[in-house]
Amino acid sequence: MNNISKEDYLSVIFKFQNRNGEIRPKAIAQKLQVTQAAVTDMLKKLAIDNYILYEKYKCIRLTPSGEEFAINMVRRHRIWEVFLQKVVGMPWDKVHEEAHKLEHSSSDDLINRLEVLLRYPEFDPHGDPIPSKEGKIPKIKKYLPLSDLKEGESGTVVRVNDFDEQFLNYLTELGISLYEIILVKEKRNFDNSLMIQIKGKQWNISQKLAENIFIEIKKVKGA
Amino acid sequence: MNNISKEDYLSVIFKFQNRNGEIRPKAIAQKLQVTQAAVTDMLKKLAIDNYILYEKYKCIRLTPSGEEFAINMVRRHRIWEVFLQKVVGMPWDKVHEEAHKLEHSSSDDLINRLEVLLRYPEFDPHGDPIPSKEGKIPKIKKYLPLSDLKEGESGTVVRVNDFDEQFLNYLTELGISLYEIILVKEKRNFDNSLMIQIKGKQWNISQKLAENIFIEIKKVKGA
DNA sequence: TTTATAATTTAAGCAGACTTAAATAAAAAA
DNA sequence: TTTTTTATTTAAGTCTGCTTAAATTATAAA
Ligand SMILES: [Mn+2]
Ligand SMILES: [Mn+2]
Ligand SMILES: [Mn+2]
Ligand SMILES: [Mn+2]
Repeated sequence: MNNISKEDYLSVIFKFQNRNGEIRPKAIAQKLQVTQAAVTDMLKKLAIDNYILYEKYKCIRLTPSGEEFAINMVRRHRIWEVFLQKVVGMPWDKVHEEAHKLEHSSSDDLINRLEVLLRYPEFDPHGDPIPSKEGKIPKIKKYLPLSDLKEGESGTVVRVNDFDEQFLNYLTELGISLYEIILVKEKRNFDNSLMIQIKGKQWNISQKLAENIFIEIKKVKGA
Repeated sequence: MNNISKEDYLSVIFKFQNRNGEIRPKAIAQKLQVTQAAVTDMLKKLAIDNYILYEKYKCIRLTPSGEEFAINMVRRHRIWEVFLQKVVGMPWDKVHEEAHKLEHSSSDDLINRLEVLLRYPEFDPHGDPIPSKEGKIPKIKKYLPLSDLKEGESGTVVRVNDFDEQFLNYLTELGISLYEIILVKEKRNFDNSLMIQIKGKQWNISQKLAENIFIEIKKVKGA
């Protein structure tokens, strides 16, 4: 297989399946910015190629070969992201888009060489795990969206969603990056907005924002 | 413009135009491994986009905008090649193919960052000059194909053709790399094959091979 | 100059990844 | 359960970059 579109469809299916357990055509369409009709079309082709199991109106599932393929794409993407941040010095809000192009245009040999150069990184700049050459995915500690924390709870940022450049840029302004500690000072019930403390400074953030930041909780004083 | 094929056509036109002064559809077709009909087709599109001047049966010429575009593609390609060799440690016979994919999938920002990382290299691993961001192409000293040297002449390898992996691999076996010195010990008239000396060792090479190695001559003893 | 060969272009058509509009099935609301 | 809304699929068609086969022009040979 030789095809950027198919690679993207499979990556998206894999990621959804992994996080939400299932995936529907509408979600794929939204993520890839195509019409739902285009998705139906491609699903049929992926089924013929034996990358997915697909019965119309029923759910979509990767076959072992589809999963292997998708994991490799995710691996490529995330290794490029680490490379772009660590070696090239690109900021974390730019690496996703760039990696999304590069992931389709490199040999496995190059990816493996980059992995060595980077000393086998386990996580990408946004905290997502990097599958090994053999397809093993590093285990992550349990985490919650920041929006689920209660007043007085605190924890470490272990992952952020990586798909919105503006969002990541804003996080940087707030001083939020991986492995920083965040404390929830206040939580307002009427809109679920939060007052958080990070590096001694306090900020008000919306629920929407908090839903895209993931925290490994440490219960602390007075919880 | 957003298109791998068009990028390749423009690169090829530029390179031919630069080396041979002119370019014909047949040569493009051979280089890109497509039919001549496909070339005619694309030439029309490139003319509409104002990248080339094209009248049928007459010669093909890049417009200023086409030239600018092509130079940028060549720049991308060659910066990737240097990167792959110097940073990733990929052998020189592998970098061309890999760079050929990457060149279509990176932002100008990434290319510029790589250039800085590599400290503004002027030549790629095969001795081809790397255009600057502004489109300036480093001047190369005059060189000749090794096949043009006469018995007793010697010189430095300053460029090799980069498009055949096997060829480059074989050069490596012979110990031929950039900046090595080659001496022509014998030249046989009937087939123009050469006996050359490099690093103290002697080898017989065909005319074909010698035509793809480029030498900056130093006239030495008894010339 | 005429004839043969080679290069180039035109014509018709295909495959992939899309689109819009219409039809159908599933899910949610009444 | 019936109705309404939403999700999904089908149908028909577009656009791009190719293909093969046939026609045309240019070049080389006689
Ligand atoms: Mn990413
Ligand atoms: Mn990421
Ligand atoms: Mn090259
Ligand atoms: Mn090169």
